[in-house]
Amino acid sequence: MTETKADTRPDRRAAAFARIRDAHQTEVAEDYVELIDDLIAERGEARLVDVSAHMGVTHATAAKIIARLKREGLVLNRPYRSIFLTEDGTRMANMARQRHRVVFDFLRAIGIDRETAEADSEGMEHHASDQTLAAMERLTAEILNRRT
Amino acid sequence: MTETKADTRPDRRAAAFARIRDAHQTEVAEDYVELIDDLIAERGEARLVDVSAHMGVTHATAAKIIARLKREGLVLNRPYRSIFLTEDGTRMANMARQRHRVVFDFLRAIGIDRETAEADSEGMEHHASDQTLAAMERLTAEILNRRT
DNA sequence: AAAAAACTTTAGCCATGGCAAAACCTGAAG
DNA sequence: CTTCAGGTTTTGCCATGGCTAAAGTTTTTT
Ligand SMILES: [Mn+2]
Ligand SMILES: [Mn+2]
Ligand SMILES: [Mn+2]
Ligand SMILES: [Mn+2]
Repeated sequence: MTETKADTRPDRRAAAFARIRDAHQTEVAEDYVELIDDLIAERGEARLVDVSAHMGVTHATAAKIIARLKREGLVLNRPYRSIFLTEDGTRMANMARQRHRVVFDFLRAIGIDRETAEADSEGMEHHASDQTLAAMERLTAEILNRRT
Repeated sequence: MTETKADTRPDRRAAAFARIRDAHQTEVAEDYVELIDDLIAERGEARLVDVSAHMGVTHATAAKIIARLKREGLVLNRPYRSIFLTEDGTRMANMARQRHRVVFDFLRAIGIDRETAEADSEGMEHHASDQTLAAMERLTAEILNRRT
């Protein structure tokens, strides 16, 4: 006995992968609410057709995803009308946008071109911990300052 | 007429999202072949039971994924025997490992702690373009040098 | 007010990656 | 040479996010 629970180490790696599967769960939601929020800001309302165009999927796919978001309390919408965010949805959109910006600005600061930075940040944003985001912010400021 | 193809811009964003959906397609394959390669190096063979433990999923899930990889020509295995990589699988493992290292080393260089760097790099590696990887390598070297 | 266009909903299909449970081999111990 | 413990395979189930195609509404044009 005592045993030190010898082999109960599911491996540190397993934990990392679990986190990633988790991130993938929320990733789609984050990108959609962020886009919906943008559309509302830019053109007053978010229509399904615009959401699907911006995400690059068919309207059927977007509809299904929005149904999920509604079920999860992130968006609201009445049939055939445009899409709104709940409080929770708005909160998520703002957090997502901020993280997105941090990563994007960082990539730009280290010399990545606009297009590539847009593509890379869209994916990386969901996998950067708070610690990493903070480091990126610090570095971005540092680099921009050095260019007096 | 002429029309400037006014609204045919599916939006640059759509392209970024398409790339991410693409990355998610290959992501699982990359992580599995990398792990299988590691296991073979470390302990001579890769058993299903170890793969599933390290990935933190049930053996049933791992079996299904390995079946997919086999179908796609990345791994080989005879029933009830251990798992091998094909040439293609080995190639993919090596490229994945290298990208992984670049991202991990970079995170460590900017001061992220080991555990967090492991978790973050496991996700970010799949979304960093060659351009970004190059910049990370450059920055890593620079930072390490400055610490004369 | 009718007709046409545009948009949304719904249905049905597929692939992937989760899980639990059962059936099936293999290799060590006995 | 049996037994049985530990791996492996297989079977079903579920959720998500893709797609096409068909139906239903709303909005715009004529
Ligand atoms: Mn985003
Ligand atoms: Mn994103
Ligand atoms: Mn990896
Ligand atoms: Mn990974």
